[in-house]
Amino acid sequence: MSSTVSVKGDRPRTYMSRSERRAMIVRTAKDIFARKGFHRTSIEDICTACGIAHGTLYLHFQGKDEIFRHVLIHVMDAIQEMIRPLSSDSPEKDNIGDDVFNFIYQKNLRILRAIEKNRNLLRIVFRDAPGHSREVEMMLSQMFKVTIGQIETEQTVLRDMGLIRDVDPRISAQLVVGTMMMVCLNYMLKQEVPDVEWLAQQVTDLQFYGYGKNSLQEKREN
Amino acid sequence: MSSTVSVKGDRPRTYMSRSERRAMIVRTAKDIFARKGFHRTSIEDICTACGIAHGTLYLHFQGKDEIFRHVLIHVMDAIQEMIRPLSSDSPEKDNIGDDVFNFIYQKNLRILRAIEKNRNLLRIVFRDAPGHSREVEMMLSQMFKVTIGQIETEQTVLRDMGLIRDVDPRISAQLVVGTMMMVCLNYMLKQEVPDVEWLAQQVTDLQFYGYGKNSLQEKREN
Amino acid sequence: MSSTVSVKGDRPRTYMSRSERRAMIVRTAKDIFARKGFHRTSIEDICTACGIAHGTLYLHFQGKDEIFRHVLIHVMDAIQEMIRPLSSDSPEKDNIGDDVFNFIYQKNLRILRAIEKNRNLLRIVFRDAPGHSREVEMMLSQMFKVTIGQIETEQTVLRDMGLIRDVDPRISAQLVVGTMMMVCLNYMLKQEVPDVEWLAQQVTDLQFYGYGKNSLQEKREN
Amino acid sequence: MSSTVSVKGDRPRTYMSRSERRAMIVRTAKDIFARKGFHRTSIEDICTACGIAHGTLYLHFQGKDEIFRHVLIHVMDAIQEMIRPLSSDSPEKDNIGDDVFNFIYQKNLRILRAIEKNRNLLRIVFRDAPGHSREVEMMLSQMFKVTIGQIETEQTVLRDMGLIRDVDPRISAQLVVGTMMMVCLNYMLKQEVPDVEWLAQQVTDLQFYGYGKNSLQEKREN
DNA sequence: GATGAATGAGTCTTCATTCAT
DNA sequence: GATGAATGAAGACTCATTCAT
Repeated sequence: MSSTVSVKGDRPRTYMSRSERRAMIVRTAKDIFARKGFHRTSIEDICTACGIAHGTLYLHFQGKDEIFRHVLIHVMDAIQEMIRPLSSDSPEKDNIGDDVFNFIYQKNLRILRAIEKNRNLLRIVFRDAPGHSREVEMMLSQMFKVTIGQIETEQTVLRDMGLIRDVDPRISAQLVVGTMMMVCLNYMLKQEVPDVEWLAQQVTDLQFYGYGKNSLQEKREN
Repeated sequence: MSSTVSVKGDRPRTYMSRSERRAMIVRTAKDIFARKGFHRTSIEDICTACGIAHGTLYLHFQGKDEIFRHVLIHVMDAIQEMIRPLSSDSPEKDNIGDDVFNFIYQKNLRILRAIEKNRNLLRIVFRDAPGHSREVEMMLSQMFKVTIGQIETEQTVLRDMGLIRDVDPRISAQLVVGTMMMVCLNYMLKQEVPDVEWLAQQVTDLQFYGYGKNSLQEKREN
Repeated sequence: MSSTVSVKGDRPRTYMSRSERRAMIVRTAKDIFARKGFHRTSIEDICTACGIAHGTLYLHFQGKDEIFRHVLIHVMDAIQEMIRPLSSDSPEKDNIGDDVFNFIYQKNLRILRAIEKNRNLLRIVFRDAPGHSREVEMMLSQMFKVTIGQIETEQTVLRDMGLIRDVDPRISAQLVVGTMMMVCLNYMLKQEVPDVEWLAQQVTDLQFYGYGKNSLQEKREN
Repeated sequence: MSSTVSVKGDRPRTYMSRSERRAMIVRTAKDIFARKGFHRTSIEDICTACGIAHGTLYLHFQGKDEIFRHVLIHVMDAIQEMIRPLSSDSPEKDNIGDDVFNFIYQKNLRILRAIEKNRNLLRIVFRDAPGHSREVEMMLSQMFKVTIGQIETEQTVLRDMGLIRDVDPRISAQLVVGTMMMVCLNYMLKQEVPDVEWLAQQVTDLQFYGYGKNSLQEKREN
């Protein structure tokens, strides 16, 4: 009110440009969300971790939800990066050679390593994003669509090159993504962390040959 | 077993046995959680839907969390039921005959139908349980362990019968569960609801033969 | 959260029926609004004065604004009561006799006494209601309309009885209400409180005869 | 007198002399206060409308309240101007001639026109000033004292010239001011905006002759 | 002089839980 | 057993004011 003569300045001020501060808040919030979860993280927590006052946060974001959405975008971008697909005009295409199996193995290995490294971030997606606002639901939905779409595209390319069977690429993509998600959840829930290379080997084998008895693979081994 | 007695109050008092009341509350809460999500459901909502006063609810449960845990147990039981495994001494065993593919197809079909029917309940598991208390986290973790364990057991049985390849049954189980989870998420996000039989066919084909070119399946088709 | 085991009950609970509590809150809030003004009154103030917790208040009212509207209704009702008009079928009508002046004097005296007595409440109307929400603005507007309408009705009755001049009753009503408002503001702003009977005499004289030189009153006096 | 200089910033810096800047801020704030009301106007709003930064505002004013007080002084001056009284040594005095009624009519007309034109500004006085700080309360009180005092002076002059009845000039002034205030409120609440000349006619008639039956006016008409 | 990022006290509001009747 | 009014800690958010650049 008009008679308030409170002395301000208990905290040493740190100045940043708008964009720096925004980035800093998102980065900090991302860590806390990953560790404590969205609902158990308070604005207070974020401000303290950032070393800023409450008002500062609201100077840059409309509220907790907007921060979460920005964090989510960051994480999703990272995920997209993990599974960048083989586009039909990519130079990588020519490197596949005869060894499709190895090509897929390398890719799976890359993804599994990324999952292992970023499992804390993935928590944000799988633990906090579901059940959030309509807007976040859309983002999640969109991410799944894009992710599956990317794998689908890749499967289509490989199929058109005659390197894999003529299966429905959408279903095939869902199987691939689902498997990765499951592995990811396993990392998150139990701390059981098997050897990644072995894991990639097993996963690729199953994706490629299935577990059915009649595959050529089986034939060969006999 | 419940009797309604009129008392000087806005609402006629309803008397129920302890177990009836508990079951009724859990059932009602399950529906609301499925529809609105845990965080957006208040004790008020549950009481209103049950037609009871706040105090009454606390006569039967310690609090919101306990109710949620009971709901979760219900839903998890339903999930376990969906994927009841082929135990090594099961009579079904003999019915498999030569057609392993069909056996697996039937099982997948049964699971996919259950998923489609119960997608609202599955939301409770995938949307509300993650990020909950330590205790719930344990339950989830346990459920995944059991679920994967069941599929794993089945894979082992089939392998020991010589009906499928000699792959790591744990990884194989994760692939199966992951695929189903992905389909389930797709249902929940309402992106696409394809024909279940066709879906089961595709999924089984991929699980069984993989998407690799060299499988026998491919051979046959030529 | 689930682990909160805070001991509640620092304050001795007082139980009231819904309607009693509501009335009690409105009554208490009315006093505080009158004393400190709406903007300088916090929910905290009201709760403390009521001896209740914050939550209790929100159990009965949606928020500060709803309380204010209820307070306003109370005050407005009191104002309406002050100036209850002479309806055309009222028995009072016959008592006016020849002495219209005295009839109006008595009425003015009654109003001025009421204003003097309730000046704190009137503050709520004149100090806090303007500039409030759209909804309150409507209430104020409505109150003025009704108030002026009542005086207007009375003027019309008196005119139709041939007891006063044929002036526009709406304008005449505005003059009467405006005068009273001014007196009221004077009470509120300065503490100058003249003798009410003298004031009523002067006001009535002016309303009745005007300050113009040519009135009969003037004639008589000569 | 103001010069614009481009600096590396979003906005080109504008330099103004201290008094120019102050006047500009008060003018801008007045408009916004009139439109949105004091409490719904933020420092942010004022700065944006002025095209200055927050800090700049505080170089010129101690705070929001000081700005408001300056705005209020502006508005009050305008009001004083509306009702400039007939001082006892004014040359206008001689122009009154026999027609006092017309003299008062002209004056009322002038005031009513001013009210109609400035109703937005009057809102600041009637909507925002009441319930403000002690200091503002004093200003309001002072304004009413002065305003009524001016009218009172005028009434005294007219009385001393023998042009109006020998009524208490203070009460008479309150009646006049009250009537105007009522009209003003009516304008603000937008209930009805009648023809100003007709309104001035009616108001003057009532002030001059009252609504009592026995006035000479009435006599004349018969 | 001007800027605009930073401050933080103040305020409102929610909701799981308690307890006198 | 049942009721529902009461609780209050916890949390989100606002905005007038300050100050390093």
